[in-house]
Amino acid sequence: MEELLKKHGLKVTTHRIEILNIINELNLKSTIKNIIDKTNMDVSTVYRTLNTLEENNIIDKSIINDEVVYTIKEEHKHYIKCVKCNKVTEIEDCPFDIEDDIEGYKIISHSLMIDGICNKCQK
Amino acid sequence: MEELLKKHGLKVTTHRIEILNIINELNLKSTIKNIIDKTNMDVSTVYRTLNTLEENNIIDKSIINDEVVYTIKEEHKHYIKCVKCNKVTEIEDCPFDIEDDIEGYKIISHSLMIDGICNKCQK
DNA sequence: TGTTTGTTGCAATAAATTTGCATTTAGGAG
DNA sequence: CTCCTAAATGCAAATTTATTGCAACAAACA
Repeated sequence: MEELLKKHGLKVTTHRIEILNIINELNLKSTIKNIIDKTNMDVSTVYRTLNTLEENNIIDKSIINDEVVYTIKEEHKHYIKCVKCNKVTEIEDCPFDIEDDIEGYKIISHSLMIDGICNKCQK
Repeated sequence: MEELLKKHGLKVTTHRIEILNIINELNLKSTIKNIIDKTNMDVSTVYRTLNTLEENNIIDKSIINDEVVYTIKEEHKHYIKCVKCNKVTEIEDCPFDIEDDIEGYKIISHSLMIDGICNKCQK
């Protein structure tokens, strides 16, 4: 985590490391609420830290199961979600047919959320 | 829009139709703020209506440019966003290699957000 | 039309997020 | 290692967003 911060030219503070660790640990459950619950730092610091990390492209903000969730922006990851039971699974192989560019854009990264019905719920 | 509501077994009210039309019109700019600005109905009604529409799978909630945005859940659409100027463009051809199922899930739909650098910003 | 059930406005609450400022800390210079 | 400066943090307060209860109202259907 320290490296991650340095790489992006941010000061390495205990709070930033702590938040990154929490996000890493909570994984897909990294809502603001859960992050705040996990730490002792001031609420405003949590907000400010998350904003800073997001502005510097270290973390990503997205919506999973109707909640805003933060994730560490590593290699791209994709998820599939069951519309019945709301279970979310990470997908191993990227089903995205990567091209060099689309609509004139040079592609950097992408995120994907797939809706489906899981094994259990199909029965 | 009326059909859309009926299809999902919801009562057809003027407000629901109005909100759907606004979302359709604002397109990728359908933040709560913008929706509220566009209408005269009470704020609480806007929230309640959006929740109802979302619960009934008529609209989708996602994050675009760091803001929560509502979109009508039609045929799937994909967007690419320039990380420099934040321009968002709709992608014509779906680059998603659809398979019948992934990880045991039966696929229903998917959404995709791609980051890239647009034409202009590449210069 | 009349009836029933779900929707809406309004006002009040509650929850989430931001801000200003004093204090502390990280990280480079000496 | 110590000092210095800019940036990060805590705290309290303000602001913004979102939710709730209840009475009035509108949609659906006989």
